[in-house]
Amino acid sequence: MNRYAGIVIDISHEKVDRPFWYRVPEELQGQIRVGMVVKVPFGKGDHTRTGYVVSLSEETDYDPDRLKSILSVESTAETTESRLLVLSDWIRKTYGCTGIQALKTVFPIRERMNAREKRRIFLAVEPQKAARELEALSPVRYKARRRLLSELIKAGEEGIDCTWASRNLNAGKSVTDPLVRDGLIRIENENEWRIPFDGTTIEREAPRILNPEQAEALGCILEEWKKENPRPTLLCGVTGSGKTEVYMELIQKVLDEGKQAIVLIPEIALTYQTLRRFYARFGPIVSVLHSRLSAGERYDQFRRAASGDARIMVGPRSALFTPFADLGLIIIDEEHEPAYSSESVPRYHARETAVFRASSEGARLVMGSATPSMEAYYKASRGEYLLTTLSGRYEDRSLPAVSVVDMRQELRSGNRSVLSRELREALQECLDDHSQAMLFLNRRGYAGFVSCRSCGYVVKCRHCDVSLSQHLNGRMVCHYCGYETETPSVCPVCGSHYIGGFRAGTEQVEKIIAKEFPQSSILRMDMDTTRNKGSYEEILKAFAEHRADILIGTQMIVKGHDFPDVTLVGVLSADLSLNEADFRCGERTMQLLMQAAGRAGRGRKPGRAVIQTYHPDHYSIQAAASQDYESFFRAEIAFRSLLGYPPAAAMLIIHGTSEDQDLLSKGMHFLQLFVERIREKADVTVVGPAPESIGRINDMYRMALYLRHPDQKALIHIRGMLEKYIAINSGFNHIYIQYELR
DNA sequence: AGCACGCCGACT
DNA sequence: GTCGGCGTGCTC
Repeated sequence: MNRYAGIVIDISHEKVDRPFWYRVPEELQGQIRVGMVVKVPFGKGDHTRTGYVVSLSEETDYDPDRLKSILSVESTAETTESRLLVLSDWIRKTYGCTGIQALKTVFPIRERMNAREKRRIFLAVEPQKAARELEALSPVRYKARRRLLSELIKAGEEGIDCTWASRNLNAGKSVTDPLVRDGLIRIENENEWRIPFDGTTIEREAPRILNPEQAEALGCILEEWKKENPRPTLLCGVTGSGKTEVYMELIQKVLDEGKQAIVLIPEIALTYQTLRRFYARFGPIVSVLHSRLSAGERYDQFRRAASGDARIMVGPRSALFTPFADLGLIIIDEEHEPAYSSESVPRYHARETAVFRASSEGARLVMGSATPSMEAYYKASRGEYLLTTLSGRYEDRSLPAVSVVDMRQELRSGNRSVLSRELREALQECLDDHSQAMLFLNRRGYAGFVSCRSCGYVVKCRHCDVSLSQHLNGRMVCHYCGYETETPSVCPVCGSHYIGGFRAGTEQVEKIIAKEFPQSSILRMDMDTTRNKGSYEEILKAFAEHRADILIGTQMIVKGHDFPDVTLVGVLSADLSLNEADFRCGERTMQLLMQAAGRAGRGRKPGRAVIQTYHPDHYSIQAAASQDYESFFRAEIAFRSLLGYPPAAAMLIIHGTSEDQDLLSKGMHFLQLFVERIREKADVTVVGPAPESIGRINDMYRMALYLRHPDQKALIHIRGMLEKYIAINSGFNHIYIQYELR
């Protein structure tokens, strides 16, 4: 029996934001479950407080003599909080993190505190009277009270912020309480909700009539929803096929049932336009959550959701934890986007987590994509998800004609430019036609690295194992830690003057295009030009209004906006993402290329896409060229089954980080030996340990160990054993271990 | 958050 | 001394 319970006390303060151990009394044995609300004695005065059961266990690491007992079960009924606690417990168990890390992911506890402290102190009496009281106070005693009062007299009707007073005047509760009691001051909560989005200027829109294809997809989904345990739905449809209208009909249905809906979108940059569309349809019950909101704004959106003031929440990954009391639907738009996978602990995946939340709260789940993730399509193909498709574009717009250019052939025929002859001609035609073109560099880097042509020396970051990127202002910048230095004019190793930039970045491509097409106007979009707030939107808006002929950019230009005048999309280097050391690189390449090609011909004029590559026969590129997702999926799933990669099998990646390279290497090696000794029926494949693709960031060395097994549960079990092994081994004290379950 | 404890300056 | 304000640290 579980004799001990981990309980989080319902006091919103950082210091007590962790579970405390309590004894489960005999009369409550077997009744207590995770997620329940209980009453417990807490603190010096043993005050009775509300607590949430977050774990149950046979043992504790706390001195049993000092344990207190649970007093009673407050309510066996589930509350929004208890359901979210169950979710946080699932995250902890599945992704391997501490209970606190899981709790902090699900509940914005720290922010709740900030919001509470958004209280202001006001004078409760006339300033003159306050001044007299101030005089009357002994000049030697009551220093803090005198500081506070004179500050309040200065502030006038504005009052002063509680946090500020506490920090700068040392006027905490012990100072304010007696003054409140004497009726000299009063403290008010700012009760108005900060709404981070002004929807008043948005014109409301009536629902649009669905085209036959959308209506059919909607019908299929509603049919599935009639079943007792509806499956999640995967809605396949290219951008522009009208997935959003289907989402909105589904949301309307859920609202009519009196329930709420969460709409997940991959990144903040896309929030505004999505929000606009939902607001136009549903009005002020739409709210938004994202990391650029202030802590107070974020917290207020949670409260609006909990109170029923907001009934639709739009936002990235974290919006999944919106505390809706009766969640009816979760929508995940662009389900395949890597942004749905958290990069920090707990490394949860929003799709998997949404599947769990939906099934445990009886909500429905719909995810959409033009190029589904292997995971989602795999499940759909096995009937675990319902698969519906929106194939067409509106008004019979045809798919763009895609051609693949073999850059090896170009080189052989003496063309050493970044532009193939075909792309150059297409660009010329496009400009002659007064249409617009987009040029896309398929890679994360934006400026090339600098190397010595005599000895091969490459300018690298002093703190990370990456080459520095060159920018036009002559500086070399590390994109991982921000380290900056001057571009050397002579090679620091051999002294040669033949040192310079290599590989074309967006800046260089812009220069080349400007030289070849001097009559055209060019916009560039990359990390450098979009650093300022709002510049992202500005560039896209300028391009959408045809204030430029050519847009050059990285990944970020393939998402979002519709550009009706774009008839040509050029992909300058399709393979750069193919060479990444990740089993997903084929999938990613296909997705990027299909999205990029899909940007051409969104208006009346037919579109064209030119993909330049050194691997014209690769199936990722072939599939993108023929816009044929099915054939890509068949080839890729065969490859993954053969090698035991997800989704055909489960994988656990153990990331180790340490300042000490030797220690890290030894530690990771011991982990490998440990796994090999305990491996379950020899079904676990162990690869590594090996340095990560970037072996050092910010002077921290990074290594990874890969475990594969047909069954995810076996890997979760092994991870549990690893955690114990690491905990009792002081050798791991200076190695930071993270688990990534795929 | 709430409480106890310990420090420190002022007054009997 | 000793009283009360004020800062700090702990709570299973």
